[in-house]
Amino acid sequence: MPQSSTAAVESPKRAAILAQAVEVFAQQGYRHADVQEIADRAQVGKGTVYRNFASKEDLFDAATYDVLLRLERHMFGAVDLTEDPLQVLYRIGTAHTAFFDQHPSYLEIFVQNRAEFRGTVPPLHKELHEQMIGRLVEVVQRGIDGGQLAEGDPRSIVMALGTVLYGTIMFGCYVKDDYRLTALGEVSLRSFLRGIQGESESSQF
Amino acid sequence: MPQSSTAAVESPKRAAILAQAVEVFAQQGYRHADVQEIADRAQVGKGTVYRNFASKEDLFDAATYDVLLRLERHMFGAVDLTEDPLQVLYRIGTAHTAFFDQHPSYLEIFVQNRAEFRGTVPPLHKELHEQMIGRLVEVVQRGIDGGQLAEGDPRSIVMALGTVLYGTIMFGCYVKDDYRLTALGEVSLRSFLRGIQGESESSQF
Amino acid sequence: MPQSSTAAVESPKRAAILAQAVEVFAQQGYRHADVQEIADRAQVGKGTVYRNFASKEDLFDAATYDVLLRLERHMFGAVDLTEDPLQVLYRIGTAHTAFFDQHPSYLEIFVQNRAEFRGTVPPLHKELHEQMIGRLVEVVQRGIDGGQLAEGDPRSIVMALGTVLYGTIMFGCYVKDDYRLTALGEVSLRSFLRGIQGESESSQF
Amino acid sequence: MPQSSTAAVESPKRAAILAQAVEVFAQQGYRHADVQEIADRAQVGKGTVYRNFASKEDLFDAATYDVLLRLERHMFGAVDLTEDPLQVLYRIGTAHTAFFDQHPSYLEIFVQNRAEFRGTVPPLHKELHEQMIGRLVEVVQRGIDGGQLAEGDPRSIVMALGTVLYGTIMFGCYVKDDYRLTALGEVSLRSFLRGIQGESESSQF
DNA sequence: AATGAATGAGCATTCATTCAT
DNA sequence: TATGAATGAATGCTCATTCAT
Repeated sequence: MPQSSTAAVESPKRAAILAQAVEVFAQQGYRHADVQEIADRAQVGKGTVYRNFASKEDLFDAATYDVLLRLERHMFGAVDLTEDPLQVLYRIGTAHTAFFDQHPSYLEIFVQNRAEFRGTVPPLHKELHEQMIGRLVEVVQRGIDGGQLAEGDPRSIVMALGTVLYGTIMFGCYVKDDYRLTALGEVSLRSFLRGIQGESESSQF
Repeated sequence: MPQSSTAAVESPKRAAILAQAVEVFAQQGYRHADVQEIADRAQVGKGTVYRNFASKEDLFDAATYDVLLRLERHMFGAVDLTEDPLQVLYRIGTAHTAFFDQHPSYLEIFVQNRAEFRGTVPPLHKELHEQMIGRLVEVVQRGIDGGQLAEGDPRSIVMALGTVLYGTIMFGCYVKDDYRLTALGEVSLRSFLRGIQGESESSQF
Repeated sequence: MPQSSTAAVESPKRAAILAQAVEVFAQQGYRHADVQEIADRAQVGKGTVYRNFASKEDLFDAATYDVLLRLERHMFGAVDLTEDPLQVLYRIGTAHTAFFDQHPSYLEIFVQNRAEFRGTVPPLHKELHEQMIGRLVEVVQRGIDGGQLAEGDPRSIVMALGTVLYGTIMFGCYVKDDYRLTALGEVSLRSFLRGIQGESESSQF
Repeated sequence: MPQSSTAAVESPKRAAILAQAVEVFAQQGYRHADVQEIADRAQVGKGTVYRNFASKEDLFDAATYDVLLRLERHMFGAVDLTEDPLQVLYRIGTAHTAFFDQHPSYLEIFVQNRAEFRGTVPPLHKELHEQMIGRLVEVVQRGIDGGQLAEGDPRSIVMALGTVLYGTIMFGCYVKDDYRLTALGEVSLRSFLRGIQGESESSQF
């Protein structure tokens, strides 16, 4: 029986398939992607793909989760969450944008996910999602408590931040001739952070 | 020969096809949508669809443009652009979010567009896009000149606003269990506007 | 929407497909039969097959029904049901065996049906089945009333006759090197009829 | 090299595989049956199946032969062939029907065999077949000589008996809602035997 | 000997597009 | 102009068989 996308065991074949799946799904879109092409590029038989993943959809979910994991590591891996909350949010936000600026394929995976499954995320993904949100909520709460951020519902603020970051990468394609993703994100993020900081603060952004 | 999507002539059949196309593309996604279903729902033969639109893609582009026109009317139709710039931006932003909150199908069209064509917009759409941007740039420029907005590149600011608005509707599906689209957008938009207003101003948001 | 197998309208294409389906299903077996081959032999595109029949299974059911109809016509078409009951049963039984002796493909359709669907017959088929049984029951009843047949439950006797006839064609393949189907059936049928005739009768068989 | 189906050696694994093969072939049909499922149910690796049987077809043949052997034992195991010929035939016929009534899976094996291989029986099976036929021919010959049976070609009579018995089990599925297999067979068999008995005899059936 | 991962030919079904009526 | 029958390329998934460990 094919391993579910939760499979902790990462056989090299499975990893190769996943890597190529990301590329092919990104280039062709979920519907148009041909499992045969993924198999060919991963240099395995088509049957091997289906031995490792129950279906095309399962493969896509696994690819999405893979990207999500990388994103999480990239966002939280290089930041000290105990620093000044505004700085933390800025760094995390910048990392988010940079991640997709460096890996356009990863971005397309998220786009395809949104388009094909209307944001219906498998439980596993939701878990990671919530965990990331939780950590950001703590940062925001600390910022409010410390006066660096204006009063407000922390979770709503995190969601609003999500809106800005998600908007940056999704909207990016419409402006990529004029702006680099990072440049576009810089303006949005700084404006947003300036907008949520405590009044007494002299603006850092 | 099928009329291109620019066709000004709006036969009733063409309108019916377009209306059903929006629904079917929204519900099924671009790739999964069946032209036969669109024809059936519009109560015309499949051939009639292809008499009015050169291809499935052309039909989709026309549907997208149709939605874009409605959006433009909704955003700019009920606002006096000469009012206080911040108020104008707030109203336009709110209208943007409300539009998609009221018409989830329209939102899906944009999502599909982004997913399938990576933001490659036909010239006609681009034109309308640019026109909308241009009007907003003027508003922002006036705001900067009048001191209601902080210094900055007007076009970049408009793009950042686009990021926030686009992010709100695209990210919305991930939080729709907890927040209404309008509630989510309110926080993002207000924060963003607060962040771009002139320093001397007492915050309206 | 593909027409169901009940479709009374017999387009020429539909008829051609059906005819080839019988041959291919008979030669290759239901599972092994390739719809493409049926389409090729009927000189239509594969899509046309699926326009006329909802699925491979539906096509098979329609083919089976087609054969069933021919069988019914062959069995009852050339016999006067008001004749001597034993003679009627003999003629009908002989016709049954001859039908499959002349059309080995038709026999295989029934074999495949039995093998693949374990005798699960679509309602339409069942109806025809019951109608044929009903007519035979009347014949038997008349035979019992007239003393040509021994006392007994008419329906059970018809079923037993069915057993003999079905057995003849199904068992036939195991003996076809030694006996013709008709020869094999002759012995079984005569013996059976002799066994059910009224005691006072001098045997006709 | 895989042992042919003639392999006299019955390793326990081989037996387990064979037992599960019968069940899976019966439930899924020959074509649809998955060798992997047979291996799983027999708790051996797929490779072990192919070590014991040259191919899926060989496995199926072996399973068929296994059933055939059981049938032979069941039919001839509990009857004294020197008794009254008509009684012997009755008992053997009844045993035949009862065997498949008790083991529906075994019946399906024969159905699948007939459907897939059109009665093309491997030499080994044929041998057993012929042996069974031979024994019955002797019984019938004795019946004719003793006057219990009417004159006739003994082998043809045995074949006709085969027709009735085979017909009973194959036709059974179409009447199983109304009749038990044994009830259906009783009528057919008794009628047939009555039909072949010597004229001077007072009917035992 | 026993295993099960790997393979790829095979096949049902869908659907954009064409074109005869 | 309107229709819908016809087409066939495209694609997800299965499963018998092999073979390295």
